[in-house]
Amino acid sequence: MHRVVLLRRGGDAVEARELADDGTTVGVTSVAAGELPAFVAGREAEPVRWVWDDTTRWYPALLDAGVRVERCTDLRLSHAVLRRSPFADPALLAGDDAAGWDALAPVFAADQALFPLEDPADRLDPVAEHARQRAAVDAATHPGRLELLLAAESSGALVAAEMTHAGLPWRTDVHERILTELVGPRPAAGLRPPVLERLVGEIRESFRAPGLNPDSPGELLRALQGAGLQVEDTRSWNLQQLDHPGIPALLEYKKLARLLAAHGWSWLETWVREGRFRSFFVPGGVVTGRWASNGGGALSVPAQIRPAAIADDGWRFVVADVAQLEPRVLAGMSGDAAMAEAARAADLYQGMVDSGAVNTRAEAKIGMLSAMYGGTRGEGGRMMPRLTRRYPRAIGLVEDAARAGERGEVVHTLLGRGSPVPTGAWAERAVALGEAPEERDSRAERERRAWGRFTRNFVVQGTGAEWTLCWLADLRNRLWRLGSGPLAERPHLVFFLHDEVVVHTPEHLSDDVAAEVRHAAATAGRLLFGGFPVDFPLDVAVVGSWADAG
DNA sequence: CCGACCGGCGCC
DNA sequence: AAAGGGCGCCGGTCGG
Repeated sequence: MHRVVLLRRGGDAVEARELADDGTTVGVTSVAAGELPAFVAGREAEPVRWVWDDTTRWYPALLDAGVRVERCTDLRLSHAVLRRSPFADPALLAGDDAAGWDALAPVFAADQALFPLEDPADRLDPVAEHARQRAAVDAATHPGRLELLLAAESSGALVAAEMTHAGLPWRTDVHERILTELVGPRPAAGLRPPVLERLVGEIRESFRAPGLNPDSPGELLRALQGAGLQVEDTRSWNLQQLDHPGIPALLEYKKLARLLAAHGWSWLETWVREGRFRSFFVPGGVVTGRWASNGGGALSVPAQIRPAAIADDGWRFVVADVAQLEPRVLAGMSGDAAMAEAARAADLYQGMVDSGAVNTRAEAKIGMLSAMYGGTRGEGGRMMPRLTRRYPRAIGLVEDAARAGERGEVVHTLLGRGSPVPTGAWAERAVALGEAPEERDSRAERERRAWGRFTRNFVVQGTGAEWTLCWLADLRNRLWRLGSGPLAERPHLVFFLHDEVVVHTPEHLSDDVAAEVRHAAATAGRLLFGGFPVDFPLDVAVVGSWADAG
């Protein structure tokens, strides 16, 4: 087993507190702030788990000093999970500074000092919080699952910091070439590039609206209606349906203006430095347990500019994504043998067709998406009775989650992440008055249904996030073992996007990386679903540019 | 003047 | 009767 060392800031020094298995303190060492990287690196020679208030407050500086750690407990993220988990007793987390832990936010400063002057984290006691969390897990209804979730969440925090540290290789010259080919050379500040300028002229002329700013939805809507078009908003999808000679230029303008605003030259200047796109990944940033990002729109890098993500000379990207993660997770967590059978195929939707459950792949896909999102309209809704007969446990699980949400109840993922308690007026009245359906007004009823769709999706999206956390955690350690030397010289993760990872690796190791990515996926499946036979096949590509994957 | 919000759209 | 989940981020707009 590993040792447990809790780090806390104190003045100019760090207190390193060695903890026994039962949480009692075995010894305390004071480490000068400047000596911390060497201290941590020295202790990493033997298995150790670091306990600290918040990975974003400790790990970036260690990485900058060239120190990688194998495992940690992130008290901030663990607290957030435990306080909402139906598996745990919230009373066991109560303490004077519980509100402080509730409110503790991650830090994103690119060049943060190790010890910022005024940090709310410094008013919290990590020793006491660690003891409370241990007690809460020990007393939980499913301690093993929660333990796994907290370990995976904490490991994700390490991955996130390492990905920010490494950055995604990004070629400014390639990106600029893409921009220039699409819109012409970069204009002076405040002006539109030539292609957009030309399109604005065409749009103003077509709709007889001199001075129109097409970036203003209000102005644009009035101009369209003034031209006699029946339209209620300015969404591209709706504009596409219209028959008017000005529409193609308008759609082209919207597409290019969007790219320029979100991922144009100013994006490059802000987010790409020294050949790397650096943004902050935010583990646990979404209520379901998915990651969010901070800065640069990292989770929505459009396909248009992905050709600029190019591996270094002598290096390659290994890009891997899970085919149909969420329906596979649903099969596993519900123990639905028929759906797991369909999931044995590389293409789960084709598996559903081959087993005779549905007629076409398109039906399978739209039906499953409807089941997981709560769609009831159109073809997806019509598929539901058939899917329910064929996959009663899988469909039953999401239906139950929807009904529970509509009753104002909390639902949870496989490992115990709980959904938020609803706060809308509908939920309070339902509890207080026990209203019958016919007594509810239609707005409250819409909100109730919307919350049911949220809880329906929560259990699947959230358990999917748990699968990917386990995948990332295992992959991270496998990649470390493939190489030698500092993190940046070994194969390492550089990007993560819900069900897809990008590994930057020396070329000669790319096949090994591809194998490890698959092994890690198999490990994640076993961790979550034990022996239940549900497969998680990956699409894996070894490429020079991210754009060449998939 | 600045912050909050909105319409719209990129990703999964 | 109607009924699609989760994000981040842009420019525009509006209210304090």
